[in-house]
Amino acid sequence: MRLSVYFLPTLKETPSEASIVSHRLMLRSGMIRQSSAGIYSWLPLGLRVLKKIERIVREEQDRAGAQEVLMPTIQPADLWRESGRYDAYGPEMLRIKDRHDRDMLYGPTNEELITEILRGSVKSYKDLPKNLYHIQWKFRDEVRPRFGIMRGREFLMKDAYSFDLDYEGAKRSYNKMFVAYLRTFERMGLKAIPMKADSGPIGGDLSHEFVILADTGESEVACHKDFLDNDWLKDVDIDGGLQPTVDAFTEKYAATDGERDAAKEKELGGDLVTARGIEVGHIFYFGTKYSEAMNCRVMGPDGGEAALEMGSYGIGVSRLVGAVIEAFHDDDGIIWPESVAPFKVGLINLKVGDAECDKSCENIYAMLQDHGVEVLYDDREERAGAKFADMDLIGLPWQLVVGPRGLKQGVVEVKFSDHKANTRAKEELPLEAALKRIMV
RNA sequence: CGGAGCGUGGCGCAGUCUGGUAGCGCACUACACUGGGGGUGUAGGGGUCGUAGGUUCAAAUCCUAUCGCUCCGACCA
Repeated sequence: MRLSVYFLPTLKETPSEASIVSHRLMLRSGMIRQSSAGIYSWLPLGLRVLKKIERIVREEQDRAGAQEVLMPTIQPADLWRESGRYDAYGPEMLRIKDRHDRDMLYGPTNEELITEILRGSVKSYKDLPKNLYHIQWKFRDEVRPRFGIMRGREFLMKDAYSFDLDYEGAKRSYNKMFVAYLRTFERMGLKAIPMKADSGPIGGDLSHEFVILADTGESEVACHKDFLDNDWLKDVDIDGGLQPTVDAFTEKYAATDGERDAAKEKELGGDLVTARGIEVGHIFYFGTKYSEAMNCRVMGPDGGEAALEMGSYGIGVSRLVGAVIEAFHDDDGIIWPESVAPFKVGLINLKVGDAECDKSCENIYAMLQDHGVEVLYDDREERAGAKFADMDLIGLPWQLVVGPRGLKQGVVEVKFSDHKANTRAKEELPLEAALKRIMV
């Protein structure tokens, strides 16, 4: 993509409405634009990141055996009356009426809808298990939206729903999602820690929030220090027995704000870590709560009818964009992990109009594209400083800087922004060597 | 929903107390100089001062209402 034609409205100054760093950087780097409180438009750069995150989530869901569907944003109120949640949900739910004066709502979640789909078409235990997910916009009319995209009213969420015949099956489904979540976040460069969460009226221990640690996180969390540098995800057989893996994660102490246990923390002593956290996912077993209420049953092997055992599994897809930025940035801008970066390489032509520079950049640009490398080529007639500042702001992993001075000496500058080390390192290399480094 | 604050050109702000017909920086346009970390100069363009009503000879400024947005708290992916 040529920057001269790309819609990338970067801001030198920070808009006054943004207080936290991810919100500031998303506005400044031209990723999003606010429409109204907690509701945003996604501009080209931001949308690219959103799509990358969405793709990772999708791939890991598919890998774990979940199947993608797409349910509507607008749902009929009657469905929610069946489960009793139409009245229970409160003003967070956006209620609307259609032209026939029918009660509708903009879905804040989809348990009712998915249960209705299943009850009409799943009749036998032989049809189980099933896990269906979709990635869809949700709306929750938060009293006080804040933190930009991290806590908007409209947000993109992956929600999966598992259906099993019995508790053992439900637990297997739960474990699959548990491991899939660890993988999903890891691929985004994030260290997500599964923390014991409120399991509601159902009880039990099958409810975990996945929290990433970031200094600017929204709440205080605590966990065993082993979580910070574990490697337990290796060699997991997702179709085989996941219980040992899940046990390895869940036997160590980790708790969100409301679930913390002072006695256990005291016991841990120096092994205890407290930090700020951002919740990016939540998995939850809730048994037959909806299947009973909505009459979603199958015939079991014993000839008796049973309500399905269900669980739901959410990932805040749009929130993750902000969470990644909270985790990876410096004073100059964002530092994207390559897996979610909007482009892999930023190519800077320091002197547009200079025959050598232009030729060299055009060659590099074409070559990278031929190799399937996503490259953003700054071919604008801007000052060098402006180009550097913009590139650092949008935070691509690799920058390739081509200028007349370097070309005379047969070198270009490679700048690697390392999200793990939180550094941006520059190095002058011959072009061939530079390309080699970038393309490995 | 309780508490606080803010709406003035695309962005950041001053002007409001003490009423006199709108200003600064950045960005934008043109030209020149410049050219490896947001450069300099000259000349320009752009604003019903959130909206509605009121007071007044005169309102960004005073009064009333209303809408929007932000921050702190309680609540949530």
